Amino acid sequence: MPLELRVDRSSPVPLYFQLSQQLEAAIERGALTPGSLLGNEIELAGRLGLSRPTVRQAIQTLVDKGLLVRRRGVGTQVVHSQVKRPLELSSLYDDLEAAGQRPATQVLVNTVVPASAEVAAALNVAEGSDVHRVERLRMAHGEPMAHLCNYLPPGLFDLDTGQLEATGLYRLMRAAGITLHSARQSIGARGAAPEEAERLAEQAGAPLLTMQRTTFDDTGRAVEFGTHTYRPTRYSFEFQLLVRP
Amino acid sequence: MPLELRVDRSSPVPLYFQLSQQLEAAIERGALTPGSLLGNEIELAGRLGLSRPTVRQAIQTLVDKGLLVRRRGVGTQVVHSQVKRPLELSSLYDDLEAAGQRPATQVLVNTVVPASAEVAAALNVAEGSDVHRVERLRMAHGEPMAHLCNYLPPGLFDLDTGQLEATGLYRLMRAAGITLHSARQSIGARGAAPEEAERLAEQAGAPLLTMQRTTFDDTGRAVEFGTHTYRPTRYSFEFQLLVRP
DNA sequence: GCGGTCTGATTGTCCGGACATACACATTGA
DNA sequence: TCAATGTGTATGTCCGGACAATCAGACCGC
Repeated sequence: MPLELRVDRSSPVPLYFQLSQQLEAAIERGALTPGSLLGNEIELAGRLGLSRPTVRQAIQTLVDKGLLVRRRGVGTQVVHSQVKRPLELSSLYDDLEAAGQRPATQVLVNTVVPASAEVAAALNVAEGSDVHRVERLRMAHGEPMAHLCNYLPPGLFDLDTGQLEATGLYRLMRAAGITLHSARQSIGARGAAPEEAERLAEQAGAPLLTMQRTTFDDTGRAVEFGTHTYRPTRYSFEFQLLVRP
Repeated sequence: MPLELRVDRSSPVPLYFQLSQQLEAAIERGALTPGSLLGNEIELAGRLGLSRPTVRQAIQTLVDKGLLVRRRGVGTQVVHSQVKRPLELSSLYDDLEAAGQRPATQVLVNTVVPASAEVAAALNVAEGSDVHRVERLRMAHGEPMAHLCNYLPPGLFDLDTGQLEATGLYRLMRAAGITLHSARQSIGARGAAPEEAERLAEQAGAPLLTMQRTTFDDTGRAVEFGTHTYRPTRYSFEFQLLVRP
């Protein structure tokens, strides 16, 4: 029983996308077991009434995701288990929500300030020009988890304090029509300064996890620069790195 | 002067790859300035004597890398500066070498042990079955930088202590014909236990950066599981995350 | 002046075909 | 027995064409 696949030619969603989604779903639910061959592309195309390039395009996206492996002369097979879907550019808010933690946010600062040299360099704006500054305390279960300090270029969208407390920065950006593309991150650790310690209900000198991040949209524009500190007993970074071929 | 591009049809390297490399080089050296249009695909194909699908394939790889942006009805333009090339799955050894630090490695342990439950789960082998265990101390400028404890499934390749001291684990894997695909990482921080502190020439309770990683090859097989601790004053993680569309 | 509409340009999707290349396996030869 | 050779099969590369969807800007009517 060679797996039921169908495409809807009247749908506006591209055929290759329909196919790749169905294949991904089949893998996800175990209908395609790890190691099993997918059947050759020509036959698959014929069965679906598609052309080979279209089938190849569908397969390629899953290969990029690491769900399939192609081997010349052998065929395309489902990857040998393990590898889960690569994590997206993580949003602390989404992470917490996914973990069922019901995050709460307290906006400490939401204002416009002149850009320091560091911020100006990160956002690629003139030093001293206006940038938004947002400082937040993120909590879960009533306990502080992280201190987030972000800078954004002006005119991107309006930063409403109420919205900032209700959701995450990334969601607001996406809602404003910004397509996030990538982020450059730096993760380190250091002992908490007295001021930091108090904010996060830790002792001075306690280990803190630090993250600096610049996020870019799909035009290569820097849309956010942030310096974050996390309580390592409450949070750690989980993500998946892909090797670029 | 619309940029000099040429492909060599007698070369065994694929045409789309030749083209994408030339375009990338042109962007890298500034011959294609950020924001500039690339010229439409049909005309470009005609100028190079290639077909449009081939040109598209070349462009697509650069779009995936974040160097180009396509906009329907407008054209393809070079991304608006900033975004550098995404970092590869980082190898501490390569990182250090790239930074001109001339890393040194001291192999503390190189043996075969029965897999603990945690290791067995990570490597997807039976609990209690044989796995390699490698423990290393990595130093730069005579100072310890990180303590690396790795587990590898048996029979992958032979772990020579001498080679382990001369280069990094990833390089050995690649040399053994293993194609790395992705890695799942978890980065956190904690205070150093007395034993750890002594190993890394830190004080007990000093902040340490910790990383756990499972690396997969292109068939989805787990090829390495490691628990590392770093001195945060000497090292931090830098990488680029891509948003999966 | 202002807003909607038409038009041209460009990428997005899809097709059908052709040949090259690499791998697994069976066959053959020493 | 073992290595070299052949063979089939699958993916890899490339072509030429067709039509659709979308964007920017010019055009037109109010």
